[in-house]
Amino acid sequence: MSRHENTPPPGQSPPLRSRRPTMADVAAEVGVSRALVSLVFRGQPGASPETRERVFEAASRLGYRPDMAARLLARGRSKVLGILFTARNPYHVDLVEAIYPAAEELGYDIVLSAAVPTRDEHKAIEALIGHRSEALLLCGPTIPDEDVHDLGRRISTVTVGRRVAKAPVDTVTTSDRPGVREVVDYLVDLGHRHIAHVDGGGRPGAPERRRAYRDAMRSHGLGDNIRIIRGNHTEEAGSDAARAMLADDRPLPTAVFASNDQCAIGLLDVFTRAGVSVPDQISIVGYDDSHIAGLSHIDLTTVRQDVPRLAQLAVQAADEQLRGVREPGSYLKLESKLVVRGTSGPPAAD
Amino acid sequence: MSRHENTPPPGQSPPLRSRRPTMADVAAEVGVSRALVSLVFRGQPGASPETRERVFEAASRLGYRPDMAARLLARGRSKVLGILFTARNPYHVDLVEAIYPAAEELGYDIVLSAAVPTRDEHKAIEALIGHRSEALLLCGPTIPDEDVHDLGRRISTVTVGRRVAKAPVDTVTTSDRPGVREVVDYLVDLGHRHIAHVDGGGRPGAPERRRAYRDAMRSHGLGDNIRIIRGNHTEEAGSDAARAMLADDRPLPTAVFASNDQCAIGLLDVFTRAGVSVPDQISIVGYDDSHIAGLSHIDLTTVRQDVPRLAQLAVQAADEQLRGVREPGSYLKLESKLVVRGTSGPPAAD
DNA sequence: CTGAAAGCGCTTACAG
DNA sequence: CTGAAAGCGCTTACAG
Repeated sequence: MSRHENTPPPGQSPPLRSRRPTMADVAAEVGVSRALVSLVFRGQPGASPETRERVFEAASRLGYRPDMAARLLARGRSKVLGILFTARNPYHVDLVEAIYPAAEELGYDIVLSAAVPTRDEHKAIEALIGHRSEALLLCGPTIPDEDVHDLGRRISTVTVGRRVAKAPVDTVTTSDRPGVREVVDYLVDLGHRHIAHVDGGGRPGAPERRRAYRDAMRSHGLGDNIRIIRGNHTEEAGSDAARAMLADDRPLPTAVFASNDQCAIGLLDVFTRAGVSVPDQISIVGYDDSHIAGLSHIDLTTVRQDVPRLAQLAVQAADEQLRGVREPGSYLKLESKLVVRGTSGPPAAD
Repeated sequence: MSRHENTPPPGQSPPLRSRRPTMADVAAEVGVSRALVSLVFRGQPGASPETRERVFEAASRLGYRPDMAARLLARGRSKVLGILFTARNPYHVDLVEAIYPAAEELGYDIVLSAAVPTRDEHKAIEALIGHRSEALLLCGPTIPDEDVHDLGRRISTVTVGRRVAKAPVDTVTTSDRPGVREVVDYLVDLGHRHIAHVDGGGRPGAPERRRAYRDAMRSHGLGDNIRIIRGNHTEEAGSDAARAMLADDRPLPTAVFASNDQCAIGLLDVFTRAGVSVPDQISIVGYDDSHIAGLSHIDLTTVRQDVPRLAQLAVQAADEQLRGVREPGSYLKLESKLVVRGTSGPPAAD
């Protein structure tokens, strides 16, 4: 197996890239049964503390790691959660970071699959299933509704931030409406009247935020000032929107609410470089409070989604589906919270 | 297994979340042997085109996916490459994106493991080994040299962008010296004399780039103008450095070379917001040409690493180690290329 | 605690 | 192409 197999090890142990040690090797080393080693590694009762210690010691000396493929195959439940995320999306990265501890808490392993430009969500999902995921956690998936439906029929599935009505999947998300309302209220309180929105097109959450923006503007009697610029959830969309506003005949709005943080950062950059001072001449508000929003030089006012809690609820929902305690289809909405930072302030007096 | 097992399926096939179909189910459906199905799924010769077609058709109808755990266990070689990367690093994300096709080319599967704040590189690496990785591809790992050494003794390992002398691992990276030299030459040609460097501390590549900066400055007779600000590979480090320079008694340099793109972006943001115009008052140059550098609103002058080629060579090196065609320890250095964009220009005439 | 056994879903090699 | 068999490295259940 190893190219070094016929080269005698140079006196140390473990030998250089020797055959991967198995449970049997550890058992032999300690002088116990394989079953006992298995039990120790699974943290089951039945072994004395001293034996446990000796098993772990021998294992680390031999460089033994339980073989997941064998473990997964042998045990009835794989206890693997497959996570789909978009590698370039900082908010997804935050979710992934939060899912690790949440999954560990309930005894699940995690398998990641990244959707990247050359590898679409379908391929990424199939890879997760191939790796024995018992349930799928999809971070803001963009596959069509009917595919979410089919997936839910096939495997326990939880979507984060994307709701597909009547699909047999659980959904955890953040209530868009109150968060957006809070943004608009806040800006109006500061004195803004011309508040534009760069939307997220058809991305998860975007239609809801767009509608909520419209309604909030109307409720303040600002229906005539509604201004929606088509966008998506990338920095590029934000910068395009900013350039479009700068080129527009109409005066700039005094505030722009972006559909997510990345889009907001694109806006921020283009305005700042064009000499439009933020927040003095224009306020910018994002959505997500992903880790980049809080960086000191970005310092973006944004709507915080409770990522640790979303992650925890998503894992919990998957676990409940797997344990069969209820039918899939639950829909959990968390509260958001406006985080005021340096990119927003009162409009310039004119 | 499934909570729906005793609920009769509502007339469709496949039944709702039924037992995961196995190769035997597909074989039975088509009326062939399991061995034949196995053969078809592995793309081996020995089945007629019509049979292949029928197998695939039945498989997709049943929702069958080969079980990786079983496959990995059964075949002598797992043909799995484990990738360690830092989820928050855009350059790492680029590498991951490039590794997928490179691995597929040579018939390898990919398992990802993200180093995140709550899950260090050691844990991430152990997870990769547990998932049967035959070889490890480590993107800019920050674990100590001796750990890289030990890892190389234990399993075929390739580091990308990080060289550990004498460790039994292959390394693919970009030559730092010529790239840095090109940056300094370019800036000096533009007329810059006060070129500062925000370094990457001890991060992979950083010491080399720092030395190369020093040497390049000296070779232009600008040894007295060497100015190094301690940093790392994050936006935060760049913004801290920019604030430090703004607060400094000395005049601002006319150009800053950052240790990577993220750091450059931090610099860019703080200078721009402080009203220091880029590139009119200060030029900024990054390193990596990660996907964010090319975003229209960032438009960062930077040193391009040939990511697709790095990925390809890394996968190739892993494959060579696994096939035993040579001893580990190879060290491949690629050429870089200066990409001039909008953040650099001649210094202000004064 | 041990020890023998079955089984997870594949791959592989082989005789036909 | 088939069919029977062995084996990958575990887990699980069981008799002792």
